[in-house]
Amino acid sequence: MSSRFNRHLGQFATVWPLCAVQLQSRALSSSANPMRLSQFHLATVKEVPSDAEIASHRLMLRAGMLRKHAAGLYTWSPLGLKVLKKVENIVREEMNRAGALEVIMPTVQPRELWDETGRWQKFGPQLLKIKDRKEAEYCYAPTAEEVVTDFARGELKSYKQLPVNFYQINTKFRDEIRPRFGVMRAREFLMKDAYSFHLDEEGLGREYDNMYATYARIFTRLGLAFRAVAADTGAIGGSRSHEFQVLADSGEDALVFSDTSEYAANVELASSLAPAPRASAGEAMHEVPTPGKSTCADVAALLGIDIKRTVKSVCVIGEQGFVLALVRGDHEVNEVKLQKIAGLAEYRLANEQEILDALGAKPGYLGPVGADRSKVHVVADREVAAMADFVVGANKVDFHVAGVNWGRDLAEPDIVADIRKVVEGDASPDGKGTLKIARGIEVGHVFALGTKYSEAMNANVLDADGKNRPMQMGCYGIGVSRIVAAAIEQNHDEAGIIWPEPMAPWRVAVCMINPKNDAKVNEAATALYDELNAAGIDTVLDDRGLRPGAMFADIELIGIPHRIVVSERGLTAGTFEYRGRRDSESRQLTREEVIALVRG
RNA sequence: CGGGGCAUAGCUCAGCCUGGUAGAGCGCCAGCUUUGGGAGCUGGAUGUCGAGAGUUCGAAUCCCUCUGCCCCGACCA
Repeated sequence: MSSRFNRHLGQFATVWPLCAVQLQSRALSSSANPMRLSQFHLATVKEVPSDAEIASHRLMLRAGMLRKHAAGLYTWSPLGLKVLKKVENIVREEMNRAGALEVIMPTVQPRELWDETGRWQKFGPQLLKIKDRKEAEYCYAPTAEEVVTDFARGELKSYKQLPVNFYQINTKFRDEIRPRFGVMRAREFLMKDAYSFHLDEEGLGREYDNMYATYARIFTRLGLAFRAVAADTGAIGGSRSHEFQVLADSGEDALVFSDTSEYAANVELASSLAPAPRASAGEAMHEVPTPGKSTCADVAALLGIDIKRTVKSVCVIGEQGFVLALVRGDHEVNEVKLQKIAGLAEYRLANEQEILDALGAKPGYLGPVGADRSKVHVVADREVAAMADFVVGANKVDFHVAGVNWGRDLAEPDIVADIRKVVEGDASPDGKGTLKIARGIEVGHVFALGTKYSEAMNANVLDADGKNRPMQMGCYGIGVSRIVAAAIEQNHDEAGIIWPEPMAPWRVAVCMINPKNDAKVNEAATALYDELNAAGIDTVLDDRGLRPGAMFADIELIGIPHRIVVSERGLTAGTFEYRGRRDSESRQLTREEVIALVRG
């Protein structure tokens, strides 16, 4: 190790006190981040484990940003950490600018706090539980509502101290059922989590808007194509929630947005425009044989009708027993929406025996017609309730009934609600435009929590009337390590990563060709490198003396936005070669031109 | 947690079916040559064949158990 530093320090090598000075001054430098690659641990590889499925995971391994130790557990190498820190610092700057206050909370948290909110039990197997030497129980933090609320109830006693927003950038652990895609879905990950405290909902609403705007600024600064979408507030309750999604085809989430208006929502929440009123009946109800046709598509094809005239029956068991959920043949049930129906908060799919008992037939030929409505509760999607002359299963194997009409052939549905997933082409619920579906990677989430945690944990302040009131809380998360992967998903090519400039490990690489043969190349490249760094331009010097092909391949793989090549050939001609990471051709420029270009 | 697969050199993998000498490419080390798109030659180092038990004269190979990892489905930053 010491020989390495000696080499790095060049002529000062033997004077150790200087070494400390030099290291410290580098740590204190602000935007520039000088490094000679010969002194860096650049660990690119050609081959990559076959289990790396998506581009970001493959490229992060190839670029040597990550090394895996176990499922979902990684070391960030010096190169990877540079990128992670750039993201972290942008997040920190914008949070500070927004008025939030940074703290650090423990990653190991006592069970007692989690018992207060009941989440020790409710959080589920993703909560990593551990014991200390005294057998006392702890968990490794997957999030920090309990701890921050404990902190806040000790600190905050008066409404005059509000509003306040505490945040941290810290490691979290979630024992994911299936960690995958590298740091995209790791078990241990870096997250910025913020928690705000307010006297009333109005104050919470203001901070929510503030955080929403801050998130938009953060992702814009990072140079990512993203979209904020309305999200389901789920079991937590609360009034508002938005996810920030980086758009990428490999994303695990589906987002819905209008092609003409601002409407955008998570697919679980997304709805479409309510259907037009029901048309009047035109046909008489009649049974039709449909042997072996158990899907709506098959039935529609057999009968020569549009699948939109068929109805799909889904059988579930809720708190009050058997429920028949109906959606149009070409639609699918949205589980989250169905859960919101009274009595179905914890529904499950019915098994074949339960279906046989309730309707007397097996799946594929089920329907509401003739069902004993004292036992079978009918929940119809809005679209289904608006249909006339439709086709459903006859509750008799190999038969359906056609020309069915509500009110005439069977009682109206017990409940009419929006219980289906939207599909591309649906009308936007605001009446403007049609819905599109895209894929995204969730990198941020803002959430108005209300008083769920403050009530459970007695986090109260005195209001102006001297009365105790539970604080209104909001929480705001950003997946810092996931952003790195998401950025690569959005920005890469065959040669490797193409970093958005704000998160590149270095903005500029100065490459020298065959420096050993020509001292002038070394001198010119080093001088340029020093000058760029002195000007605050974050520049790395590739002085490894590799063959050009290998050097270029590395610089492209690790995604440096600007490359300047210094060669004997160029010096003779008085030029430096410039190539942007997305350029297809190099350009020969003068020294002044290349500096001006890189200075941007 | 269900269903499937894998585990052999630092990495990617062959060998296993049909038991008998531990293999290749890349990487790594040394030397020479080479220097504008992942160079060439020569020489070299590297293995608890995931672990344990079993069958056998003999197990990377066959049987059993365990562990780890990966892929497909329901959660989340």
